[in-house]
Amino acid sequence: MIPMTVGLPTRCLPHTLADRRFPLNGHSPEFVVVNRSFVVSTIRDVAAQADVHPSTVSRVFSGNAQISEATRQRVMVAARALNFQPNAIARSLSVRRTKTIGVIVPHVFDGYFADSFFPQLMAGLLEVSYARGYRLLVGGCNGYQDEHVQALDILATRQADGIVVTSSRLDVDTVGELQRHNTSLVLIGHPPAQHADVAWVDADNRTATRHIIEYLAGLGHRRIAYVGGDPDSSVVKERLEGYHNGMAAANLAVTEEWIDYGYFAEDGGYQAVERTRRDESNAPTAYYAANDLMAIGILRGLRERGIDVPGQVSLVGTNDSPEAAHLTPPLTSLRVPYRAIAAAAANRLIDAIEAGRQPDGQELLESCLIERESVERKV
Amino acid sequence: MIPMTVGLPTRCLPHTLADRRFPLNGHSPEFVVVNRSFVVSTIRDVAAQADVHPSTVSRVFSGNAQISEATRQRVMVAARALNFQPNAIARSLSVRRTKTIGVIVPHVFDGYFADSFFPQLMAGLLEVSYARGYRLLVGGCNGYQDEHVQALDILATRQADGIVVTSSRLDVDTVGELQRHNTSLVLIGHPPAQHADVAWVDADNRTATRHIIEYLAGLGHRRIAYVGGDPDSSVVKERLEGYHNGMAAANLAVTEEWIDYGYFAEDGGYQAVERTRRDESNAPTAYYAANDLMAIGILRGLRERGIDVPGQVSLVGTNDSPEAAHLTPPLTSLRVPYRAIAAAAANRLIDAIEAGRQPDGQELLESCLIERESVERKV
DNA sequence: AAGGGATATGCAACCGATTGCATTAATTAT
DNA sequence: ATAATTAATGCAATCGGTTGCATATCCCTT
Repeated sequence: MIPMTVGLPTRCLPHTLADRRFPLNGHSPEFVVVNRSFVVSTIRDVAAQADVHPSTVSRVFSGNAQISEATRQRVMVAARALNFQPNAIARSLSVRRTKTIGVIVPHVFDGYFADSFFPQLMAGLLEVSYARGYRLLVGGCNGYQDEHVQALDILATRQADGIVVTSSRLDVDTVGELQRHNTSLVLIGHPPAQHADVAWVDADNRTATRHIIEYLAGLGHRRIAYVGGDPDSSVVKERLEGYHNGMAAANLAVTEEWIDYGYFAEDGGYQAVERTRRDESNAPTAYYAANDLMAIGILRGLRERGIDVPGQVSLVGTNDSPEAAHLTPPLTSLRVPYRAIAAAAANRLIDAIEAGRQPDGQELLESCLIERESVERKV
Repeated sequence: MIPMTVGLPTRCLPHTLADRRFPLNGHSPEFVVVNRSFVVSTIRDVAAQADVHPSTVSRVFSGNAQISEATRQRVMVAARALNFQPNAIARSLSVRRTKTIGVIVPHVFDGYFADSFFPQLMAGLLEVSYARGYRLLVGGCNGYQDEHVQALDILATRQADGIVVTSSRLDVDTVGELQRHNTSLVLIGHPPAQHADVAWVDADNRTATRHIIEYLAGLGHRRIAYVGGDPDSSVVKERLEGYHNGMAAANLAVTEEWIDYGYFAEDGGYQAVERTRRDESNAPTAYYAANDLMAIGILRGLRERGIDVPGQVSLVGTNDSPEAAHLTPPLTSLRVPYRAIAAAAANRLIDAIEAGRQPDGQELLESCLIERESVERKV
């Protein structure tokens, strides 16, 4: 693996530097050398130069047509001489295909970029787009409502051939709105029940969560807490179901106090500890957190109470974020295959686009547990 | 919004229409019932419905023209009835602007997504693109060579109005190639010397590194090691210069053994410890690492040797990655404002695009040191 | 040598908007 | 009331490719 040259990580607040800029003295535009620049020429220029009809040039460049070797050569020579590049926009207008797939990113949610979800998503999308000759049109959005406004806009204005949408808030009917417009979309995540027919791919959150509960139960834990994120999101609901299933399968009773929501934030996890341990004599001996950030908060809460992890209480996080391996103790975490999910979604979408039909079908991908040192058998 | 269900002269979705092109008068003769789905209509359909000329409809939608309130209303009503959305591709072809800026992402380098550089970059780019009404066209690339092939393609085929490029490998002349094509580009990172006039924005790596060395020297450290990434990358060279400057400013002698390269990898950091501590009596009492991953490796190497951080040796990382805060001890790290850099680059690019000139000017942004617990005064 | 089927190109009508210029209608000035 | 403006539209030529159909060549057969 080759390390990146540019790629130095970090986060820094936009405003930090916004006020301190150091303009260096650049050259003014007058110094720009124009004669070294390329002119843009059209298919007709080339045609004239090669003494053929524009349509012939078009055929030479679009490949799939019978062109005599002689003309092909003549056209290519002319094209090279004029530095011709076919205009993709014009082509798109004509063939009604852009070779582009759209994605909407809720860029205003800060956590969106902090998490490893976004990079993985992009990686998966990009991987297959690139391989299949597509590009990504990425648009921002400033909220759940705006998400489908933007998505719709991209599609309605024909800027992309299809779109993958990631949001699955149950209170905003993005999917319904989109479907009504008869557009090519595939969803990352589960759709709300009324749109079960939309194409989607997701992690099997329910099963994965159930397995974790069973795993903890198998280690002797009987009081297991569930700390979810935003209770309105479908992921969190699925996981909760899995939790209940797992508890039931292990024959364990569930107490209301053990179910809590940390809204995916570190502090949420911290507070969850407080709420779940009012009665220390009946407090959980294991926690499952729906992301690692909350797990970190839980860890802190536990530590403050002098509770040892994993000695006294076990802890499982989700997403296997970069920090998980470096915590004390190293955090056991559920790795969700976001990259593979995104890749599958892109493939599904492009398949449909190229077949000239609506995307369909559903796909569930398995997560896997990365075992580290935050879990221990309950004696 | 009521879905049109009956009796519209229809042009349907692209693929539906693909098999029946070239209707005689521009309208399909038959009437089709498209259940629940929206029909896509053109400016001419709206014009016909509202009994005005297509150009009038165009003017209504592009805003900046004198249209009587009466006609505007009529057009809007017709447009709504036909669910008209202007086709962005057609518009782009006509006005020669796509409202899109391109980015090329070397998606094959795994580390690219692991790092927080990429999300920060996207966040910054997206933030300003969104605010200014642009979208991002993201293309993959599978290597340094391919990067400018892709970039060039996006620009040459007019799919974007400009592009931001991130690579700054000194051995691949991306910038030169791009400049020769007279394209709108702004670089994130320093350009190689021969292209000093290209527009760019970057962190002031040299100064930041110098400050860190001075800071360590100020704490009494006299033997300070520099662990860089890929020696071929410009970032690393700048930092090295900063290191030398800092050492000189603090009146400290530099020993060859204290300068090492870990290629941005954890293991590279680990090995650097080995190489820099052959002679323990003259070994560094402080390390500066060009990313946190290497700092983690250094930490491990030191620990294996029974050397306490920060008790015996101090350590500063770079990028303030998510894991930095959670290490033991929490890592003091240089936070580089990638998000702000990307935002500045996007602004610079869009400014130029909208002014109809080439981007120019340069900008250096300050990094800031996040002090945690891996540094201590040398007694 | 004439007929027949392939091949290669040309023709021109699209794709769906934009916009300079001309024309008509509405206002204002004289 | 008429001339002079100005505001509101229509006209038609773009933007730069694509592609169904027609035509012209070519190569074989018989």
